[in-house]
Amino acid sequence: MSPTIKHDVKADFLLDKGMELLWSKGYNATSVNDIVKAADIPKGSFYFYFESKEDFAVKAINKYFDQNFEMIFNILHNNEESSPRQRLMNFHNFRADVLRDEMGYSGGCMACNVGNEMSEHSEKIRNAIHAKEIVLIDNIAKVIKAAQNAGEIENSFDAHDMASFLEDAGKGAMISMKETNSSYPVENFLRMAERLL
Amino acid sequence: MSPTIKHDVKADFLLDKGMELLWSKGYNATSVNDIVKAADIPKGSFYFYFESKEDFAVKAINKYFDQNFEMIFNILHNNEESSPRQRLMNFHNFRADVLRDEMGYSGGCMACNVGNEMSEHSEKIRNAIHAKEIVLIDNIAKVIKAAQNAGEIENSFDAHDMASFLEDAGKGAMISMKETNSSYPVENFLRMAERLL
DNA sequence: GTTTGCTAGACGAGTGGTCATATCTTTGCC
DNA sequence: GGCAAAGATATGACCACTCGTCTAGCAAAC
Repeated sequence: MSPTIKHDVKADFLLDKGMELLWSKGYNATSVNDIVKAADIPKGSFYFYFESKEDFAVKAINKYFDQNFEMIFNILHNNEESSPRQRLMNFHNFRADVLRDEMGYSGGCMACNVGNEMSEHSEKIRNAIHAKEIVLIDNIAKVIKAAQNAGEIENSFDAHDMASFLEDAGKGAMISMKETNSSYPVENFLRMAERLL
Repeated sequence: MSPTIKHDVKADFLLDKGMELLWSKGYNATSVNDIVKAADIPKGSFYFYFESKEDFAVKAINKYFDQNFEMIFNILHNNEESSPRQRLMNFHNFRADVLRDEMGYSGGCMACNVGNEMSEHSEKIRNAIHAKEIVLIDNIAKVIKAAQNAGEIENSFDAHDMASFLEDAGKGAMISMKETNSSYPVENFLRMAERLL
């Protein structure tokens, strides 16, 4: 049952190619045909590497998070260089930069897009996103807690609540970014987050 | 060219039926077949009432906003009964109640859902949503400004920025609500909004 | 008898998914 | 080394079905 290395490498390649499509077009508007065309493989091969389109999406979501987590956790937990509060700011700025650079403020976050579209209709996709977001929020909350302990930000609110709230505000900003076709929501979020923390 | 009254009434009926589908399933996952089945009309008739599926979505979005605006503006601008700050709270609580009652915290906001899915791919849909949201934000900002002038909330921030930020946070909370399948994000948003204002 | 409101059914393109077959790669045996 | 058997991977025609859209024509109203 265990896949060969070659199998995994090619599956990974397909995930890379398909992730872009999933990101910009969403789940339903991305067809298996689109993916195999983008990766330049025959249609039949897709089902050799993935059980179904849904299975593909779940694996793309996991890969998406894992890729980002590496950078993000590095910024969040780099204790030597900056204070907890500064690390939180760096984290938010980093994500804003990614939004700007990667898609020119037009793509948003892949997991948000797919999550919003599919959460109601695919438990597998919902669970994949949910599990990763719990990890993310926990990590942010830890740094907020550290900033509170260090006396850098007020500690009258619960760190987990604040982390969740800010993440939600960021998600909403990305929707508005797409709806207004401008970077204002993201910039506004950064300003407000700085005030709040 | 001008449609008859009967025509408009039936078109409105189709919008009602189709809006529910658009709301819960999204744009791409809702087929014209689904809509005509839900409304129990022949398929061919759909294109007698609407130019296209996209046209249908735009009209559904306008109807969705117009329906909500009536209640919302009433709450926001009811000067006699409560102070500006209290009206803002009432507004947020009202919307949280709607989220709970209408879909049991599982549906979110129709315009958010469709907007997030389609903004990149349909200018008509994007514009329809954007135009209505400008009106909404302006109205919220007015009440925030009034609360600032009344000395109810601090006035160090721009009212429009705060209105946008809170709306975005609310949108994000609705995505998380769907992803986590719980009401926590909405409740957390209400708590945080109360602190911020 | 002409206009109007309405609809059945077909259109071509596309959907996710399957499968028989073909071609590689690895393995084990002589 | 030579070679066959076994397994892994590649391929595209094909399935049944759905998609959004359109046109030809029916039935009732004027």
